[in-house]
Amino acid sequence: MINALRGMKDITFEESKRFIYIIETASKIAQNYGYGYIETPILEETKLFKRSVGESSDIVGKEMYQFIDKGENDVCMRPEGTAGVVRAFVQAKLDRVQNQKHRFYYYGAMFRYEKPQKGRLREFHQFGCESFGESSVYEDFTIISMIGEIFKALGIKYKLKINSLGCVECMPTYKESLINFLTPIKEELCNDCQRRIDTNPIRVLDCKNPHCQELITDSPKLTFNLCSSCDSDFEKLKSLLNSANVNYEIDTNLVRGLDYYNKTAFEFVSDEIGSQSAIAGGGRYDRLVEFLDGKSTPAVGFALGIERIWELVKMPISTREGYYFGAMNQEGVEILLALAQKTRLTQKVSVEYAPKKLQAHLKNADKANAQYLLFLGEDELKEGKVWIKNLETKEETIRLMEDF
RNA sequence: GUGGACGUAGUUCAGUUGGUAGAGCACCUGUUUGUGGCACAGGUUGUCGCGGGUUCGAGCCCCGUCGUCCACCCCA
Repeated sequence: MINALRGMKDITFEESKRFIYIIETASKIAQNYGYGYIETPILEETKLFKRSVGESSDIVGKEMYQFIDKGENDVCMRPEGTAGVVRAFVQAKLDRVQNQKHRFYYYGAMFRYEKPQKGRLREFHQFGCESFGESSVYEDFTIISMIGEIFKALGIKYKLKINSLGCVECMPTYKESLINFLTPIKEELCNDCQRRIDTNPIRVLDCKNPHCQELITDSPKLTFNLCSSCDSDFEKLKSLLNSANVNYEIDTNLVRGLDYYNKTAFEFVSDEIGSQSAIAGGGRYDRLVEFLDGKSTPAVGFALGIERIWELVKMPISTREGYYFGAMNQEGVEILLALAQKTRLTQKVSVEYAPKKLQAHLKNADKANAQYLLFLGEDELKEGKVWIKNLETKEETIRLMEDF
C-alpha cells in the first residue's frame, strides 16, 4: 500500500467540508474589504524566498522543499504565500503606478520540511491577504479588524497580540542598543541566542527558553525606541483598536519569524489547539517590494493557517438535503436514471443502482442524510407514478412521473 | 534536528507469567408479504506496521526499520 508522504494529509468528508467552509467564509469577507483573488505558482525560484523570507529564518535555512529541476533551475515549493504575491505584483508592473491600491487574497498549499506534530504539517494550507500601496495605519487597523471578523464568523475565540517593529529609521539604532545589552550577558544565554546576537538579535526576544526570557526582562524595548513616525502610527493603531472595542495585548517580544516585516506586527493565538498556538499572523512589510526589484511600495498582509483552526470552527448545523432515488426492480432503476438527470439540473440526487425493497431504501436514504426518498415500486411503475417521502417531516406524496 | 509515548478487524480498544487473536461500534442478512432512526437474532472482517533475532512456540521478549502522536525547536 502506498501512503501519503509524511506530514501530508488527504482532506475528505467532514474535514473537506470544514476546509471549504473556512475558505468561503474568509473569501466572502475579504471580498467585502476590496480584495480580489490571486493564484500564484506553488513552485518558484529559490532566490525569491531567500530574498524575501530571509536566509536567517529557519524556514529558508532548513525547512524548504528545494531542488534542481530538469532545466537546472534552483526551485522551491513555496513555504509561505506573501513572497509569491509580491513577485506577481512586481512582475505585473503594478508598482510602477504610484498611489494605486491593490488588494489580493489567496489560499492554497504551503510546504515546509519540518517534523510533523499537532497543527504542524509539511503540506499545510493558508488563507492570506496582501494589501499594496497603502501606507496609512488605518489599513493596518482595517486588516486586523477583518481577521477578527473572519474568526468571529467562524466562531473562533482568539487573543490578539500586537507590536511595532520600527522602520529603517529606528530599527538599526534599536538593534544596536539591544546588542549592547545582550553582549555582556552573552555567556548566560542559550546556544541559539548566542548565535542570534550575530545573525538576528531581535529573535532573542521571542526565545522560548525561560532563562533567556528572565535575562532580557530589562532589555531595551522596541516600542519605547520608535522614531516619531513609527511611534505615532503605533499609538494610532492602539487607539483605533480601543475605540473599535478590539481586545489586544502589546507583546514587545513579538517578533515575526520572517525578516520582511516592519512597523506593525500582529499575531492571533488560540489556547485551545496545543503548542502550535498561532492561528494567524502578519504585519506591515513596506520594504519587501523594493527587495524584490519593484519600486518602493508600502504593503501589509497576513496569513491564517487552515489546519490550525479547523477543529475550532463552529459549522452551521448540517441538515438533510437532496434526493435519494431507489427502485424495486431493474426496470425501475433505469427509469430513475433518466429522471435523476433531469432532477439534477436543480437538486442534489443520488441513485441507488441495486434494486431493493422499500425498507432497505429507507434505511439507505436515512443514512445518506437525504431530505427525500423517491421510490419506484412495482405499483408505481405500472401506474407511471413515483412515491416520495420527506424523511424529516415523514410526509408522503404520490405524483405522476411526468409531473415530477 | 532533539526527546518521550504508541502501532492488534472499517473504527475505538482488550489481549493475563510467551501457547498461532477478542469486545463495543460500524457493516451485511433476517425479525411473514411496501415504511427509516430503536430493539432483537445471526453473519462478515485481521500478513497483530515491516524486517530480523531469542524460543519447541512470539501480538507479547530483544534489535533494527518505517509510521503516528506529543513536547522542544520553529511557525500559520
